[in-house]
Amino acid sequence: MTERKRVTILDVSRATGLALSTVSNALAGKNHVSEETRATVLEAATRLGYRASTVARALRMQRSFTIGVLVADVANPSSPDFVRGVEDVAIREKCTLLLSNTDGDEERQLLHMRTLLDRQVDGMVLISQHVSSPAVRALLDASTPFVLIQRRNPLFPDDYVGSDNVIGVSEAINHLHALKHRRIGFVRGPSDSSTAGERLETFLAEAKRLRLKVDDELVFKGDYGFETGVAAGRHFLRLRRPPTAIMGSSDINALGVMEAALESGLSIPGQLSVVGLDDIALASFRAINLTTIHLQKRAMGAAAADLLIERIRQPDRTPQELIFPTRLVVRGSTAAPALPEAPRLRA
Amino acid sequence: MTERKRVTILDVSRATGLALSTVSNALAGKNHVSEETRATVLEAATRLGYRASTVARALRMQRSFTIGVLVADVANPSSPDFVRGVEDVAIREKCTLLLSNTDGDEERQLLHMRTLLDRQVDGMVLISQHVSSPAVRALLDASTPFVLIQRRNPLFPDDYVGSDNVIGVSEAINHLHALKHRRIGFVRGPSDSSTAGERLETFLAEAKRLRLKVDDELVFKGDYGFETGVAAGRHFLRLRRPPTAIMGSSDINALGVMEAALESGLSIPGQLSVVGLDDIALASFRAINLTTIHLQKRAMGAAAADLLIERIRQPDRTPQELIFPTRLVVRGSTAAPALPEAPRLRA
DNA sequence: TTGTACGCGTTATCAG
DNA sequence: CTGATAACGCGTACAA
Repeated sequence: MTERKRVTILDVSRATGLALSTVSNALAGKNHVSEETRATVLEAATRLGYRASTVARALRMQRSFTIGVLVADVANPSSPDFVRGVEDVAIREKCTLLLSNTDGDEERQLLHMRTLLDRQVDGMVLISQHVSSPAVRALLDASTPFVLIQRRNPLFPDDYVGSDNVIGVSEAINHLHALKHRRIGFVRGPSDSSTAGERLETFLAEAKRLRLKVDDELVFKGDYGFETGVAAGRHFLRLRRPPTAIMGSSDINALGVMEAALESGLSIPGQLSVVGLDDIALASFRAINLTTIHLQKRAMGAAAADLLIERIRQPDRTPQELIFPTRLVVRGSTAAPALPEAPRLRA
Repeated sequence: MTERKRVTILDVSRATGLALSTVSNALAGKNHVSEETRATVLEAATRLGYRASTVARALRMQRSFTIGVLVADVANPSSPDFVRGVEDVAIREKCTLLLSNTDGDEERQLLHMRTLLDRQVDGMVLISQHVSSPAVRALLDASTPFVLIQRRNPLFPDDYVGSDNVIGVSEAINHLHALKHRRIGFVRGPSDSSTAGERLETFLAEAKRLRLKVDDELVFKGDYGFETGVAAGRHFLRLRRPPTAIMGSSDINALGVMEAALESGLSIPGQLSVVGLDDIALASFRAINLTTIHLQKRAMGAAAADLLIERIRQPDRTPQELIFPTRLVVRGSTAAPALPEAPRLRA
């Protein structure tokens, strides 16, 4: 653990006998430098182990080569794929990721946003974060470029990457309908999530088209978490006329529903069909085998980062929104209901 | 998107008519400042919306208030909990996390380590990373403080946080033995992982003590991934005398084994018992219900960060190692074997 | 092609 | 208690 002093550009300058700026130019790949000098500089630089200080560069250039990412919770399997996507282009752009968990809490989000701004991040990616409150808007509007993923407020013309909630959800409900399900429960995601809202609307519209009756008791309001899924499952299964199928607001959600079903001794899909939304890696494992709506998260993360890079380069560009298609992946958690609705009514 | 210029300490200085250094002192909470001036400064600072530039501070103080974290893959449910733990203390210490995925690839790891060093991170936490190769050691030894999690090389006296592999693994094998399992397959983690090595040794030692024969074909070498689990499962189930229980090197691993078992039409735990290692959230869901060895990952992450903070403050402290206990959590993926070993031998 | 001088926003040092 | 000045390491306009 030698107490080493940092090798600066000045050391390289001294070692080569060349001027500071010459070294800088040579290193930066400017063309005003003779090949010979450049070689000398490069040799000395590697020999001394010189590495440019990103900090000094950031101060000078007013650009930190850093992208801030706000996520609800890295430990939740839903989010990391987005992050990987962002990272993919960050690496390409020679940027580093500053990652913070907000746990869906607005105070924490504000705190982290301020921290990111203090660090002069070149831009921020907000994944399913709060986007409407005055405090958040104030920070957002008068600062760094940013891109939203999966949650926005249509009132604000922000750069946005989301998923097409119509295709996936309507595919799912039609799939269930084709299997003869006539009572379908729906778990709604966070109340302030635009995405969650769109999904519910699609569900209701499509249900109407299919002439399915959706009473209030068939819509459960919660968030994307496991506990919400469990609570929803318990709620639905306690109804006088329980649904024969339940659509979760996320895969984790759907797992919660499965949990509740299994704790009641119901078999899946024999006595209850369950549909998720996300298609996390685990959904495809046979032990789970969840029918779900697939989201292209890594691609969405990358697209968001690309949008961000564009906006950094061109701050006055008109805001763009990118909507990724979703599709239903049918696996083993859905099947025809054990008792069709009709006979049951006659009983 | 107003093209706002950053409010600097100079602006505050001008607004108050006080000297630059006085403002700085007041803001920094130094005690050489009269209450009155401090109030003036604070008022002006908040009024103007002044926020100190972390970048400038980093350059001046040679301390970036940043902790670098290297992780194999955030998208893998095994790692994020460690990260959360590190983050817990980072927030307490007013530090930010610079997170990078290495995918277990040494080149990527080296790349990211250099990036972190260029950014003058105050320290690094390496979670299950390469720690022995000359290239890695060179970077490690002559630079920033660092702490290792879950993988180290005993030859180097590094700060280290790991788990007690003896307790958990021996509990697991004894549990299986008590259930009358006599042939147990073992999936070994990455060959260069100290932790994976210790676990195998414990397994073999305990097997010997219990007079279980462990032929070579009962040890499968791979990594912590799902695919390794699948491959291991297939390998074991194809043996002339397949094991009646299999211990994975991680939960994801164990899920892979379950996958292979289910694809062969074997029921769990009826015809095959499976044990994982990690206790990820999903392991406790009824749909999975995995018997596994619990690791206190968030606590370990926090402990590592604490160690790091200590080392930053006191670079010449003698290296410490912290070993966290592990314990077996018995769930539904283990049971007595369908056909005891003895009758089978008679057949 | 090369060298000089200055600015980026802070904090540390030392003088008043 | 307050204020002037010098770093921190790099990029860049401008002069040579």
